Amino acid sequence: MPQLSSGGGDDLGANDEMIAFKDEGEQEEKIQENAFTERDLADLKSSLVNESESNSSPAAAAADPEAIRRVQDPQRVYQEKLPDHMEDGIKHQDTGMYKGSAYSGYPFLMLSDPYLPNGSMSPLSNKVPVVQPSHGVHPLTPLIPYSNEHFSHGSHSPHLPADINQKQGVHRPSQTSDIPGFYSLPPGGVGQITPSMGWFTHPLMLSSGMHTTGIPHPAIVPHSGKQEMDHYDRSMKPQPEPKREKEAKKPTIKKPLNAFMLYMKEMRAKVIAECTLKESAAINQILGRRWHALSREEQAKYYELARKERQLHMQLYPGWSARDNYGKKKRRAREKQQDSNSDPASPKKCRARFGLNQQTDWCGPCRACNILHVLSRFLFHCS
DNA sequence: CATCCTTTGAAGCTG
DNA sequence: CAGCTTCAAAGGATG
Repeated sequence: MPQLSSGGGDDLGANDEMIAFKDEGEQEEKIQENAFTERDLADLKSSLVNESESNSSPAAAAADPEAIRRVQDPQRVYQEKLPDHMEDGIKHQDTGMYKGSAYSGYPFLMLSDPYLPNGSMSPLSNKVPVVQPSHGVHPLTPLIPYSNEHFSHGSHSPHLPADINQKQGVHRPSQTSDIPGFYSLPPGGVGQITPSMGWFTHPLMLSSGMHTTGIPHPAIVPHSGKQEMDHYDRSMKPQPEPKREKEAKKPTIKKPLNAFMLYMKEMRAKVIAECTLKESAAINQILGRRWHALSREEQAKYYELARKERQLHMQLYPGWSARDNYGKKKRRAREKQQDSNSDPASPKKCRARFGLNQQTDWCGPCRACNILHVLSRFLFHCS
């Protein structure tokens, strides 16, 4: 799998042998994608059974060397899948970054516009993101990682009402005001892509009460529930300041999305639209294959986006670390299980608690003995 | 209602 | 430091 150093995708475009992938018109892309999807689907559907039987074990997977080769040589997959008549066209791909549909709506590309001297729009500005908003996804944010609050620079913001800023209770570093500088991108890099400012003046945004710089921030979710973009809409509306308790619950700052996640987020709706599948697990399998089939240049775009995402995230939340959320999910599940087992801390305590012989008896409920719990139940009837 | 599934990549943790 | 684990998104399926 092509790996670009997270250090910055410096080797972007270094691979000439890679087959370029869709920088053309929507139509050709559609055809390509459809063909791709059909094969993906057929592939997936036929392989889902096989994979469930074989993929899980390396030995079984070895039984399908072709599959392995496909995985190990994604470019080959792509070449195989790509009809000959298409190759000519796509080999002219402009490798310029962030062209085409994939990035027309990406927040990073939009960011600098509000700070443009005259707010001028780029030639891409009217481009509507090709990704249809999926259910539950904010219509404006197929790839928008940060909410307006992150771009509302407090008093620096020339547009945003201050009350919006103060509601979330999320630490917002004052230096976010230098974000525009952050987006002064190096020549030849991402910065070449003129931000598509059409996003900021999109009627949807205005009608939803969002500021022209308003970008919902999926990285922040309230502690209680699943992330819902509705939340952002609601949170935008000026509400009579509710209970104090809400303030106490600090929103969770989520990890920045990695390259593949960004790719998934963008392509999911497409895949769903092109096939009848709705199950995310299946969709993700397709997306995983497509990801491997992407040219290195295409992937590089996403690696670069992810890098920018991380940088922006760092700027917005200097103190944040992935450690903050580490173990939150699984730990909760584990703790639940342990609670239900009323797992004592140590075998000694456990044995004492259950009146067992400290030398000879297993303590079934004890974590230390847990591995042997099943056996012990038979041997010692320890409960 | 919570968790699983499924993917890749980044980051944290562990020995 | 290598290798393992967890979490990011998504939404249907499942317990």
